[in-house]
Amino acid sequence: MGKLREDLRQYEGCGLASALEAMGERWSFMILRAAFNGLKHFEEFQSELGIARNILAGRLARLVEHGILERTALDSDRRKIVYALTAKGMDLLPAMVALRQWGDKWCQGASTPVLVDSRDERPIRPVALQSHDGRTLDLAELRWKHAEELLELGRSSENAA
Amino acid sequence: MGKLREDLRQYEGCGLASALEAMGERWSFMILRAAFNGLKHFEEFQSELGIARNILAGRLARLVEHGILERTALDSDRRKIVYALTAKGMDLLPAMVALRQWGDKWCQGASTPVLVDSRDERPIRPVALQSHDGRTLDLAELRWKHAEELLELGRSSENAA
DNA sequence: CGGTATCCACATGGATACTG
DNA sequence: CAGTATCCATGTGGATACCG
Repeated sequence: MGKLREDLRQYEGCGLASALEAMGERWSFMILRAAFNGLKHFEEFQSELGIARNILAGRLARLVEHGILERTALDSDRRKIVYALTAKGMDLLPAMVALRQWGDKWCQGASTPVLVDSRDERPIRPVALQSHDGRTLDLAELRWKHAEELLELGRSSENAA
Repeated sequence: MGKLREDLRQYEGCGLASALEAMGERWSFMILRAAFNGLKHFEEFQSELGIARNILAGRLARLVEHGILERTALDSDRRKIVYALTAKGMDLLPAMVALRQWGDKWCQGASTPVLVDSRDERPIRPVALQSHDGRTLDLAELRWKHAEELLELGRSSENAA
C-alpha cells in the first residue's frame, strides 16, 4: 500500500511517516483510546467501539505487530486473550491526548470525560510545545534544525545563522 | 463511510473521533506537516510529498472544509492559489509533533530535522502531559472524569473519591 | 498552475455466518 | 471468546491524460 516515492527527501524516514504507518487511520486511535480506558478483550473492543469483527481482528493484529499492544492468552483459560498496552503503546498517550484536546476545542459538542490529575482531581494542562526550560512556544518561536547542524553546533559553538 | 454506531456511549462526540474525522489518515498529517514547513501551493505539495494529484486535491478540499487550511487566490495572478494554515490548523502542531516524536523515538532510523526554540536553538522538550501546576504526569497518575463530576465539584467541594 | 477525469488495484468498513 | 470466512460497498491511492 501507499509506498512513498523516493523524492520525499525530508519526509522519508520522518518519524511522522513511521507513526502514521502504525496509527494512520481512525480505528487504531479509537482502539488505543479504549485500551487506555482499560479494555483488554476482543469482545470488549468490539461492543464498545462497534467496529466490524474482521476489521477489529486486523487492527489488533497490526497493533501487535507494531509492538503497541501485546497479546497474551490467560493461563487459567487459554481461550481468554488479553491485549495490553506495551511501553511503546503507552508512550502514545501524549499524542492521543493532544489530538483529543484539539477535537474537543475545535469541533463542536465535545463535552466528554476529561483527563485529571488523580492526586488533586484537577484537569491536566492543554498539551503544548515547550522550550528546554519549560516556556510554552508558539509557531513563530520554532524552527527546524537538521541533525548535522546540531552535531556541528557541538563542535564549533558559533556557526548556525 | 465509517458511521459510528449508536452504542458508542463515551466514544461518540469524543473529541478524538472528531479529530480523526478531519485528520484520520496519513496524507492529512503529511500535508499538514508540509504546510507547517511553509509549503503553500498545490504543485509544491504534490512534488514534495509525491502524492497522486487527485488524492491531493481531495485532501486539500477536505482540510479546507474542516477549516484547517484556507484557500485563497492571489490578486496578482488569480491562477495562483495559496493554501495557508488557519488558527485551527496551527493548533494541530502539538498533536503532530507529539506523533512525530513518538515515531522518532520508537521507529528506527528517524534522524530527521528536529524542532528547536529559535531563541536559543535548543531542541524543544518532548511533549508530555502535565498537571495544572506543570508536573509531568504518567499514566498511573491520571484518571478520567466526567464533565458532570467537575460541575458537581464546583458546588460541593468535597465529594469525589 | 491548479486542478479534473478516468481507470485500476487494493484497503477499509459493515453485516453476517460460522468455528474451535 | 476470539476470532475466520465471505460478500459487498465505498474509500484510498497511484498513474496518467487532459483542461482552462
